[in-house]
Amino acid sequence: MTIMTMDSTNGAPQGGSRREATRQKLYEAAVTLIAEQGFSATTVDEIAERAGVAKGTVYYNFASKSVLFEELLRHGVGLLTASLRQAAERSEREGRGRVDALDAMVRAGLVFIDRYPAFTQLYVAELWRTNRAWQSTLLVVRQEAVAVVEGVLREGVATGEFSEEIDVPLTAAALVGMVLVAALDWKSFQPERSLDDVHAALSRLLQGRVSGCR
Amino acid sequence: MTIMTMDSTNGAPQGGSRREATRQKLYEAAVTLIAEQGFSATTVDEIAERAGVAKGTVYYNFASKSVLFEELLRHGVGLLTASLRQAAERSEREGRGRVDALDAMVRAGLVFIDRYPAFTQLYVAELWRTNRAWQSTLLVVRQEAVAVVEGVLREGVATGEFSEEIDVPLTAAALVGMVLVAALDWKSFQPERSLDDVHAALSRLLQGRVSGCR
DNA sequence: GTTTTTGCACTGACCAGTCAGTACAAATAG
DNA sequence: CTATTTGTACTGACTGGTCAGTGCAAAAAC
Repeated sequence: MTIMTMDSTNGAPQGGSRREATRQKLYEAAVTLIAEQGFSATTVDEIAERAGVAKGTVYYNFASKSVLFEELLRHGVGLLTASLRQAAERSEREGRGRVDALDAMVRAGLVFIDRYPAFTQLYVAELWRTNRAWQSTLLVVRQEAVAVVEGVLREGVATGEFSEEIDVPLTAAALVGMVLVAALDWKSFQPERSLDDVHAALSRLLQGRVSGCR
Repeated sequence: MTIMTMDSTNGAPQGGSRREATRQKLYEAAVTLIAEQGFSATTVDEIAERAGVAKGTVYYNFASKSVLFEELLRHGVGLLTASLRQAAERSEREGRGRVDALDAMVRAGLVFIDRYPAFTQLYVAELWRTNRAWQSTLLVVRQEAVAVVEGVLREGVATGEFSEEIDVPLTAAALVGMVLVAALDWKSFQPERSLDDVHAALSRLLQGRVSGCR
């Protein structure tokens, strides 16, 4: 399972492309192991073994276990926000309303989780922890993702598509949570269902077609 | 913060009430520490220290670190389901509809999380992990909680209050997720808000008053 | 010839779980 | 009433193992 494709972490040109490939293998190994067992329960030896490299290579490429993890986090959330933003923009370019944009983002979220379930698992598990080294990284990264949803909500309120009484930050968080948890449940407890199926159920909930609408 | 009150673990009479008090202290110490740091990163020494007992006492009262954790989980989720069920029943007894029952459960969920934030944090962080000893415990316990919501949804569909096209298990999971994540966000990122405030925002989302209703 | 990776032995901190022993109250015996 | 035993709850030093991170020489890779 390919976890993520590298574009650029820093301004480094290519050339050292072999290194990038090694890093990639390490990310992939780490993300599944940490998702399954948690950060502390996962050993560097395990990560190296699963990636098929020597332990020394891990430390040649990353300063420490937690630095490896932080870079993993940053990268993964980068992919998610890019995907969300793209979905919202595409919907907008096509001239649909904000409701459709929201729906497109729900779908983009599901597609992401479908492709990178381990990353999602790990993200949820670590997000609300306090007292951890990467807490600040995580906070920034969360804000970026939620901000995309907030943006669409705010625009919708401005254009009158959404009710003015909605609480933008809280509603955005709730929406993200809804998709996250529903998708994780889908993957863990009823993996046979199709993405469209899950998307349809969430759309219905989102558009208030559950409780009838008054 | 009182985490939970004991009733009976086995058929033991009272008399050994001192033991119960110690267990209680250990639960409370463990729940916050594990919520903050995760299971593996939390040491038994830390738990003992925060509880104000010697390490040996932990092992006098629990077979192992993970048994302590499992009992903690079971107890906590027991409290949550009881509270959800009670909310649904109360609403039903008062002859309100299923929409109100759902709303009452959302509120009950928020009240629970407000009272036991650490437990909720810990629960979410561990729920989707695989390959862990307490995986089965967690699964059973999750099903119990979600089942309460599913029950109300199913009744609502039967009485025609909810659309027949809703996907009961998935919608139940999404609702639970929505409340869980919104509440954790509330506690972590905007703790100054009132419960009523958060409840109102979620109610609106639940009743489709966000996207206007068509 | 420079960069990257390998393989492997090693260290030192940390930690789950153990165990011999303490404290003390309540029961039993003398 | 005093002495002894028994059971329960707890203590904290100790052990055996685990694991992040190091050091380094030699091999690939480019």
